[in-house]
Amino acid sequence: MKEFLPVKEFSKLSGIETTTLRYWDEIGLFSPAKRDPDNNYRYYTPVQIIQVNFISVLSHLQVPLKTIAEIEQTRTPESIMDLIDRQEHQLDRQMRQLRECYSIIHTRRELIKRGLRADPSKLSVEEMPERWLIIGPENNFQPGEAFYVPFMRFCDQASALRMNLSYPIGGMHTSFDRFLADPGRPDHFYSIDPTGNVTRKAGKYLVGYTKGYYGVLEALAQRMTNYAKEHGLTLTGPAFATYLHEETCMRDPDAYLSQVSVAVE
Amino acid sequence: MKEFLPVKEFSKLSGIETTTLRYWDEIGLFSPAKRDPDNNYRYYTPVQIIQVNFISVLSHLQVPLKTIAEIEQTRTPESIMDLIDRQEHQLDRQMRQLRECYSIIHTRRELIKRGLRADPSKLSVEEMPERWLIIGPENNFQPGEAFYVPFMRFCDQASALRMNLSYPIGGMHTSFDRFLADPGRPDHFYSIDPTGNVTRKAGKYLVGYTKGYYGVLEALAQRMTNYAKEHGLTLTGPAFATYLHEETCMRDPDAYLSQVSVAVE
DNA sequence: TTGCTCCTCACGTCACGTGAGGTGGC
DNA sequence: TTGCTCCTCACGTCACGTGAGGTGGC
Repeated sequence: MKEFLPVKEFSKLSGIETTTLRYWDEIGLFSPAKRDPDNNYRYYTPVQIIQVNFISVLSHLQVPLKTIAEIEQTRTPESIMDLIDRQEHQLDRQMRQLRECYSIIHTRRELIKRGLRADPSKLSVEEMPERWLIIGPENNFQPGEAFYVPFMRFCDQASALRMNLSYPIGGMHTSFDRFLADPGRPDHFYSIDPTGNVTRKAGKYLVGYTKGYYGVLEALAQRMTNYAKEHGLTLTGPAFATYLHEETCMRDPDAYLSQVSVAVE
Repeated sequence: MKEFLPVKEFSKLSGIETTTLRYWDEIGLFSPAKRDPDNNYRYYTPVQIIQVNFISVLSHLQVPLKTIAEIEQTRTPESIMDLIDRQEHQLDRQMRQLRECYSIIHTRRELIKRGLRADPSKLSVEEMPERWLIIGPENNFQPGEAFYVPFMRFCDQASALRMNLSYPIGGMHTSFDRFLADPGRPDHFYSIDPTGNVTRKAGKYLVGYTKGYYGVLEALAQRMTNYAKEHGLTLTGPAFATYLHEETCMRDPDAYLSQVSVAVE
């Protein structure tokens, strides 16, 4: 038990790497209490733990070392309170951001999982849970207009409305008839954002899957029509196309996997 | 509305800086769909938004760009699921860490605030709320042993028990008599960690403040004794010394501010 | 012609991490 | 003597940011 500790011991006690301690010394942020005049060894005192741990917490909270060094020089209870207040706000923002990222990858994960269980050759009527969405503006395809034009409008709107475009995106037709008439050109794009303001209601849906590029859904549309006829199903409400396996998890566009669902009575 | 967007437009649409897009291109992580053979202009397609936003989310989640680049080359639904699973776990850890940092600076803030309201010349009986703590091992001061020796033992134990030493630290005497006998040598150190397992109970406490270095509490001990006699108070249970303004927010050790509290009947 | 965007290349930045080469106490 | 820690110095790393100097379309 010594009054002065060399770097490695102080490092173990404080949980801060020796390289970090040397660096903090170098930039004048936090220096040992004493230096051996002969060999320049650094010696820290046990009470320095208190200060260095506080510096460590601030740096974990993303306060730049330069800022920490400045307040270390001029610290008063008031200035520290101010700093802490500012950091609490920044931390709030950061936690919200992290939660959003979490929510995004979680949503994506669920879609991928869905896709792994799906059998593209089969159609079926399924009970689906409620899902929240943010529906984009009406696409209003002009004759001959390509897929990407309304998609860009949607992305534009999304940034403007501060929507997060990182959530998976889907295409919606306002009715199955409209889907059947032009499966590749949805009336709206939507963001699968669980904090959305619109819901695809829970209930029974006719669900089908198909492989291929976004919007290439003609064959599936036909199969769903036939299936509905054969089983005497009435398809009500909008048709939702969800891209389960796409660019983010596939290299071959022909292997992309989409799901289409329409409510049935 | 173009099929191919130059960097700045794609940057606005995706919310990713142009410098970042160029860098991602440079390291082979994410490249534009097309290059103008004449002037080497980068051109992106609107659908690339989907991929780049996913990359952006992963990088926000601290996945190294090298790792992202690797899975971009070999991505399958399964590998992406695996990655997401791993990231969800890492994110959990990170959120817990952030919450702990938050809790630490919040706790520190409350002490500083307390100190700013305190009047070191006055003693008073106050109603204090419950406070959670982690009490360290018994200090067992040897005759002539300095303050820092048991303090180091406490820090040692703390790291071993995975306690977080960044929370404010205090000193506890098991009774007021023991405090009076040797105010500078607490029987235990404690960590003011709100997730602690021991509680300083809510109730009425005799509370005093004093300026000066840690453990220099003799004068205050005397004043508290006198005050208790004059007001006919019985001091029961342990005495808690809390360091409100210390190294982390003061430069001058003589200006450090401590609080001592003892339960009264 | 002017203003705008685009390009490449080089260097800076932040907070360390990693040897390389050498010293000092038991 | 051996092994251990300590030192300084230089260079690397990661994900960009910042000019510098020059090009290209309206």
